[in-house]
Amino acid sequence: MRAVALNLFARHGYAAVSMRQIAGEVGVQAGALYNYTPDKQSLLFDLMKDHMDQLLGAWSEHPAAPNAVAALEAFTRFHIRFHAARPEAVFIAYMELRNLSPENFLVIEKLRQGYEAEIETLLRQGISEGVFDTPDPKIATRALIAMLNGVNTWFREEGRLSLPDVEDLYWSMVRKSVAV
Amino acid sequence: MRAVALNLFARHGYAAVSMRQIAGEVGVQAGALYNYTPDKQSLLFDLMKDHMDQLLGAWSEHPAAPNAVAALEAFTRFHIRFHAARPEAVFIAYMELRNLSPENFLVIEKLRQGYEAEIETLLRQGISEGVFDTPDPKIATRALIAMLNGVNTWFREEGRLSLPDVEDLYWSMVRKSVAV
DNA sequence: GTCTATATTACGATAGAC
DNA sequence: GTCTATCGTAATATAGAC
Repeated sequence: MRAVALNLFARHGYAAVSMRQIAGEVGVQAGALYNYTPDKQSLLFDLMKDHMDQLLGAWSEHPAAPNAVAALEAFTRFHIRFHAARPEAVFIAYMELRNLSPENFLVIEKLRQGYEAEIETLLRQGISEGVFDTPDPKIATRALIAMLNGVNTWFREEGRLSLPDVEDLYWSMVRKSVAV
Repeated sequence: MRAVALNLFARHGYAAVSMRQIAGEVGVQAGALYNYTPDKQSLLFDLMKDHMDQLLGAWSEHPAAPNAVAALEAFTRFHIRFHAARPEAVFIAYMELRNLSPENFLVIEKLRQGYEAEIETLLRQGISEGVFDTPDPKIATRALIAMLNGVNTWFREEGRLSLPDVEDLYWSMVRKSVAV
């Protein structure tokens, strides 16, 4: 059910997908879904929460880098790979925030801010090492994440560029954009 | 009606907003709206089409720059200012693409590609002038636009940074990211 | 645990009076 | 040009049989 919901929410949007549609693709009647989720809102929240937990978990398990440049490169490649591997979850995580209840939104938003804070710390380390030059690390972090998130709007497995190609192209731009 | 629809679609999403809601905020009954639009889909399409026409029109009226660096700076500042001035239309233009009918989607997508093509041309000019170094201008264009679009996710008029501040920060990153 | 059936509410769109 | 009223449909969620 969750896999089906993820796919349908990503393709048509949370509000445009009915419990009947999800049930139809799962192969059961709509009523049966309520054995697995108390309501449609919880289904959306669980999908987004899981995604953010996996993102933060995967990044926290990443090996430490010897210096800020290496750390930023590791982040760039990690972020691209992680997001390219789960385009549907990413799409939902950024597009369906406004369909979360206020309480649920706060939970997800806090997780997102946590991720952002890690990258900001990384930029600040590079500044103190003297290898990065960016006057506002908070804004620079958001700019970089937005740039990297953009990959998912066009990247296709079967396209002209391989994922390592994409990583190289973006790392080149990321590196230069905050360079001294 | 269109102003109200723009606001409600941006806040709650096209699928989650009813004609009754729009009518309520306009101050009429739902039936009266159909004197101004044949249906809800046309209402969405017209909002998005107008936005794209205004974007392309405003950029085409922009004075020519003496060289590629000046042109890229002009684009960066134009894009940020234009988008910051109409956050609701921008939000809809990027979030409601999947709620367009297939024919309507093609129209909007073609306009979007036209905008992208102009920026790509600009990057290619800088490469031939020897002032830009980016191995894949198409991807670099998308990366830059994604980065600049990100401004709208956090910028607030009353915030810590003024719009000229934001322009300066982003222009610094854009410039360096494609520099030789 | 899934089914059928249904309660309740809301949707987009239209008809016809004024 | 807006209103009230309504058609036909579909939504979320629940109840109770099996």
